[in-house]
Amino acid sequence: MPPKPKTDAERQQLRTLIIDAARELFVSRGVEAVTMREIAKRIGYSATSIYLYFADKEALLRAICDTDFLALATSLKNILQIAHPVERMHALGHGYAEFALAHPNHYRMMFMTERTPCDPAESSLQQNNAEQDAYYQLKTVVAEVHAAGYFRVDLQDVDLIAQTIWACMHGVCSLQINMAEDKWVQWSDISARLQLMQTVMMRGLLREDNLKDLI
Amino acid sequence: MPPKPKTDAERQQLRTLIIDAARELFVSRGVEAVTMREIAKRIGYSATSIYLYFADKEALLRAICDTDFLALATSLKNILQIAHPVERMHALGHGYAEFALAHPNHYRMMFMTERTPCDPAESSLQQNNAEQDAYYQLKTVVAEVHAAGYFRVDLQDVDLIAQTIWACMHGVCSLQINMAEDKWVQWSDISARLQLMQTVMMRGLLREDNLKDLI
DNA sequence: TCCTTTACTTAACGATGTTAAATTAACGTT
DNA sequence: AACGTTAATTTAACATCGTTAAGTAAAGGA
Repeated sequence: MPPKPKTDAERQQLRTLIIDAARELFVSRGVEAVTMREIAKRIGYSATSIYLYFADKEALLRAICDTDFLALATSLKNILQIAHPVERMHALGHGYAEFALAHPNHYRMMFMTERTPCDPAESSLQQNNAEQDAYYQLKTVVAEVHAAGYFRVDLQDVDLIAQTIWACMHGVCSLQINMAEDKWVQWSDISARLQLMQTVMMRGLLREDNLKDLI
Repeated sequence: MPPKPKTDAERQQLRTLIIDAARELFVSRGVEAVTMREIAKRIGYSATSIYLYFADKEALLRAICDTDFLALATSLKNILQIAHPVERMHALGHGYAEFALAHPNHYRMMFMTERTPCDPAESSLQQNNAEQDAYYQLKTVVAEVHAAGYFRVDLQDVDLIAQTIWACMHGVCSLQINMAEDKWVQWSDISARLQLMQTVMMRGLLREDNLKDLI
């Protein structure tokens, strides 16, 4: 039934209806395996209707990722209230991995799928907003640990440190998501791999005299 | 021109002709973007001929990955002759990253693309062969470093250590390959990220009294 | 000479992302 | 109150994809 006028709010509502249906399908069966027709059927519209709200499948994926980036930042928000900066940094890594492993297909969409690079100018999220930008959360915590003098003296580049921490956690999570079923490798428990990575990372980054108290 | 008899050698030759053509295309434009018809045209056959040599696109991809896994192991082979085990381990990480960043699309195919898990029984490569199995190379070196007593005393599980080292290097490389163009993050130089990761990793894994000599 | 087998090609199928052409209903104007 | 305009949606259609079925041509054996 195609009637006529649609307020901005109604348009937005249908937009998020599409996003939610698409995410659910993408997440349960992978982006490539899900068809536009299927997404549409799920919400009782025809496939072409989706193109009235998103330019193409890629744009839809982008919009979904945006809401997932927000979900990640939201799920990490509480951790930022931990008092001790080093503990905070440790917990942030743990929370990140928890999100990745609890939502592997979200994570795959966000960080492992080839897609046109994300431009902050076109995103619905605010960069450098502690409520919305998980990378900013990490960078902030790293800066605080640095300011409190916990890092080894030769570590001074906050961005570089943050990106290395990210790479540590991403390495464990993405290998787990993509290769855990691979029979070539006799995988250790994922929790043991995560814990060792955190230990190695902390030992590698922090001054020795802090370590015994903190880990 | 469809004549008749084809020796085993000739069949094998055409097989590798397909593999080479497919790899070149996959690597230059990504697996999903390349069509079977295009691969076939490249070698002057019709698309359906490929199916006489490979069950489907996935099987072709698998065969390509096999030869790339061999290429990785081969490119790391010389490193194993470095005398000092810790240096050897360090160089292996560096060589791994060098391979990943020199052949990003190979690397993506091998370790970042969703595919049915690799079963050693069906692979053309020999598991636990130092000439063919890069993971075995890593595990061996880790075992040697462990045997020589360089690891911190609480690190005793060789597989777990090897998988953590792999995750460290994979984290840097895969983030670089998938996210380097992303404008959300102000990326540091990849060489700086790699070097810091190696330093953090070594400091995190090795006993303190070895560090000053080795890094 | 003919018939089988082999290597390959052409035709065709169902499905996909996407676009162009209807269709349907509400609104503003007269 | 009738009507044309416009917006929301659908149906048809296109080009292309991976893949399968059906055909074709040539070499070898009888």
